[in-house]
Amino acid sequence: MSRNIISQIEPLQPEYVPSKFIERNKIQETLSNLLGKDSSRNVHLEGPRGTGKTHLTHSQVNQLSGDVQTCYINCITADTQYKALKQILQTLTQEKIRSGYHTSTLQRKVEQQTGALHTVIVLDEIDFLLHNDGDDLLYYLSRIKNSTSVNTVTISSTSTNLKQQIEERTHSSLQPYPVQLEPYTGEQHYNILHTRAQHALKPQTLQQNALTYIASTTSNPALSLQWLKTAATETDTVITETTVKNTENQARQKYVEHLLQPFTQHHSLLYTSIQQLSEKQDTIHTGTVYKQYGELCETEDIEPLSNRRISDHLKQLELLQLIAAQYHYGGNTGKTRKIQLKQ
DNA sequence: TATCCACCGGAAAAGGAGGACT
DNA sequence: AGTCCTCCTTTTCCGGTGGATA
Repeated sequence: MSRNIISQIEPLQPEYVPSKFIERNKIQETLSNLLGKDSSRNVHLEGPRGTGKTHLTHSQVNQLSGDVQTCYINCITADTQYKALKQILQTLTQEKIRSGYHTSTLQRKVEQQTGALHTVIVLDEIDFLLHNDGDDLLYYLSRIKNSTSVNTVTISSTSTNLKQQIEERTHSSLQPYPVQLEPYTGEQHYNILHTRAQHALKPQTLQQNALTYIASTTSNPALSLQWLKTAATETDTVITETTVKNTENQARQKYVEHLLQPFTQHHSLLYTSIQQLSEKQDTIHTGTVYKQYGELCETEDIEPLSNRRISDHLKQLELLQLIAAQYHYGGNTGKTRKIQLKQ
């Protein structure tokens, strides 16, 4: 019978929002001022994956007083204007919205719902919507009638400036207040892990050097919490540095699985084929990725998608920061992307 | 200096699903 | 039941791209 060293799993789960944030007081204050009902600023939050953007926004939005209504939209799943509007409307009316409407009909219905109350709309992972469907939704939201009562919070994990991703008219109409989140320092990262471990694990089940090892290996708290959870489920006595080293690959795999969950089987196959290639060679070009993906599909007996489609999927893996891509336009290697596995 | 490489990425079209109306 | 909407996913098509090569 194996004993379980986890006393409470929640603090190790990705969706867990801590009641107290470490080293984010200033940002919290800024957000609180910007989102309050006396303010009407649109906000653009930016920072690497795992820096607490989503959680901070959630906790601030929850603290808003009763006469403010809020919508949270994850643009990974709601990656078109239509899907996002539908979800916004669903949140505002608490009713199931049937499909078949014209986009402009949904826009009109949203306007009706936002007229009376101050509304905050959070668009998380905004890059996915922008890349897939352009900035029509943002433009619409910025120009909505009585726009003083509708505010947007856009959240992005890429370092590219929002201004470069949207049209000028959208930017000048939106005028988003930029809030930049810096990555945690090694010490802050360690403290986060330590606090979560205290809440989640039974006493005397974690060695300090195990945490140190995790915190010094990755700077992404989302990954390291998954790592800690994996290590905790894999041992029934004490988490040591060895436990942690042995569970690294498993934890990374779990982290990727969680990230890819909203996507299709083809995204996973594509990621796997890049993993396989990167074991053999340092630089990978798109052509070889397409080939490897095709072969993987054949062994799995799955109909492969076209290269054009896979090209878009590659872009999404890049937005998830699972891969890094360098774009070469022309040259002796042709017009291609040089791809690298991240972390 | 013309051509080639080999993929990029926009645009259009095909095919499909969910729903309303007659 | 048939037709006409809507949007979504995917494929097909095709004009770039710019250094290397003949």
